[in-house]
Amino acid sequence: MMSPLEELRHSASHILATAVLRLFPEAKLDIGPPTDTGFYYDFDLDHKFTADDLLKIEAEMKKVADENQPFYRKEVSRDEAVEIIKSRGQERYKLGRLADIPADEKISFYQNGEFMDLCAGTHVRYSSKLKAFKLLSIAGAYHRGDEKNKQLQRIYGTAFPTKDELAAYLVQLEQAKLRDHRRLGRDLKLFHIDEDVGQGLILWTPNGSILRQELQTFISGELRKQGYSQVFTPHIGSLALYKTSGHFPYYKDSQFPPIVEREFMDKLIGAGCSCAEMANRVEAVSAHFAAQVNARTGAETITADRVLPDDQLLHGFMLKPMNCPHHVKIYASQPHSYRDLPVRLAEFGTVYRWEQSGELNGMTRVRGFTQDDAHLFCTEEQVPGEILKCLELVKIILTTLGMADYRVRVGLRDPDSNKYTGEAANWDKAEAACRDAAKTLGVPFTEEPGEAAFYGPKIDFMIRDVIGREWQLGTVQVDYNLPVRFDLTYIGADNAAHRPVMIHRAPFGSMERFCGVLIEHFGGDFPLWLAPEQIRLVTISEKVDDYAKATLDQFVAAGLRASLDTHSDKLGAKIRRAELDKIPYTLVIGQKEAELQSASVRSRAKGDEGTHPVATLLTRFANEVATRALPEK
RNA sequence: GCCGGCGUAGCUCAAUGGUAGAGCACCUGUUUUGUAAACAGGCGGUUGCGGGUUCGAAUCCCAUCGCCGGCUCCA
Repeated sequence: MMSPLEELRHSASHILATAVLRLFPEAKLDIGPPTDTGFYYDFDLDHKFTADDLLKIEAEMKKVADENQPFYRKEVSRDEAVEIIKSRGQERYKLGRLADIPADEKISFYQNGEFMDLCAGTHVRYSSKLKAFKLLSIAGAYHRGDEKNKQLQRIYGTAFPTKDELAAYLVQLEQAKLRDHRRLGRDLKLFHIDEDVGQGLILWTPNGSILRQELQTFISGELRKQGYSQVFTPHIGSLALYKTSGHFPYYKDSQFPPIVEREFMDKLIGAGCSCAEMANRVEAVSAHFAAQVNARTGAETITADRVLPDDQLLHGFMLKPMNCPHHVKIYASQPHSYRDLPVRLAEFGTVYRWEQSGELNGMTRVRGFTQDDAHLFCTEEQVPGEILKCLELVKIILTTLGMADYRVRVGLRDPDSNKYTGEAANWDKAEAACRDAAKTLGVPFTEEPGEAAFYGPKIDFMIRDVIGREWQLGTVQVDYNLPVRFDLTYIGADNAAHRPVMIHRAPFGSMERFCGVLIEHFGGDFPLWLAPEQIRLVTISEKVDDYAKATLDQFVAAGLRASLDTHSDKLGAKIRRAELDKIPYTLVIGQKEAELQSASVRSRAKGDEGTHPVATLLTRFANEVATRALPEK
């Protein structure tokens, strides 16, 4: 059963299709369900819908609504259904949709006026229920969401029970645009993306860098408490490293192409080697290497067609698409006793991934980003406890920042797939550990089969941006694969070598995406400890410039980020500028304040708070920073 | 990558085939100001980039780059 709102929106999508068929009788229908925020319908039509068409269609929809058409349900046999679909010339997609309906389920059509659609229901009783709707956009969408299929034209719209609710939603959409991190990023000078540098590559400007630096300092403190060790690794690694890890060529489509050593490049070009040959050689490995990996994994992980003689192998580097292989090598650089475990290696590691151009989005989807990454090497028994500590870390961060609107997803194996590596028994244990840890953490979570990584289950923290798109931020992943691929060991109490388990975790996910979401979360009104400019002193007349400068020095000496506005504008103009810059505290300084060694406080949250001694303010602000207090609403 | 839309000054926008313009920002001067915009002047553009059509292109056409909304993807 649909909720009343879903029913309304679903009916709106039928009325949309009704209107489209009136205006474009040759249109072929696919499907039109309700969504969280409205509805859509997918059409196959040679004519490309324009913004103008949208207005015409919407007007036609209003007519249909005004005709007060009743919605009728009609249950039919499968043969009758085929007949109805054919008689309406809609067999292109509807017959396929009909075939999806299981044999034991009833087949129904819904009819309103001249329109009839294969549909499980349910619907409103009369089309006149549709009083408040609006068509919003046109988009391409692959039939059945498969890019191998034809791309259809999707019309999105929204509908509400009343005109007031619709109007409120549209206002909300407008307001959301004002919090968009791309807009605030420019207005508050937080970051810049430059065409000449490259798509999806973030330039952190001074203000944004303060934000990022404060977050890094914050989490670094938490990591020290939890026994992590800080490491640094380079931005590139040899191709051999990623062949061992299995990331190349398996994920080559989402990586920047390899950097091939000049010597080998010159040799190949000199020998007239073709592009295709070079590509093959970049991916190839030696027979010895293949045998080694296959022995470790106990399977034909590297197939014979990837093996070439040593002198034909190409040497080069990858821009690192993840930090794990580097961290694995740090672990492997020394022997480990079970007494040393867990080994926790942390790094703000910058990685590069070749995201499709159409997916890039401000700071939330980029091609180069810095993960607040760490890899934990532990015993099987330590896995549950370590997962829980990782989750607690994420929770501390989200709580400190007042981010409560997120969901937790436990990603499990897809029971119907065999793409996973590692033994079933380990998977069972790891999945149970993830589930238990999520329960212990005490946050609502969903278990989603098929969302695991191929190397282990994971727990993701998902959060929405201002326009409702969901992004994965923090993540904790269990990995049985890399310890095998790299033959990692530790010496157990029994004096024998054992295989450690790896946990990958990044509480923020990436600094870029996290900051993007954080900017929208606060709408640019950052808590004092994160605000790039914490305090702005504004003078009333130049007579107090000297006092203002001396006061500024006191705030700066106390470690606060303060500035002084001595422009000759009137006070109102300076206040306005400070408000637009979203400065947490504006300190007004005039003759009166200078005489009393004080400043008049205007807070972003409360407005004018009256005059206070500078000494009091220094203590107050320092305390607010130290406690990482959230902004008052 | 795919479908559609959009690129004019730092920002918001105007000019629809006939001399590229306004407000804000910025700079200079005047003003010395009490909680969200003082006044005046000035600077700023090869209209994303490259071709084409035309006597003449910001405007029409082609190509390309980028951005936006979806779709697909996301180790």
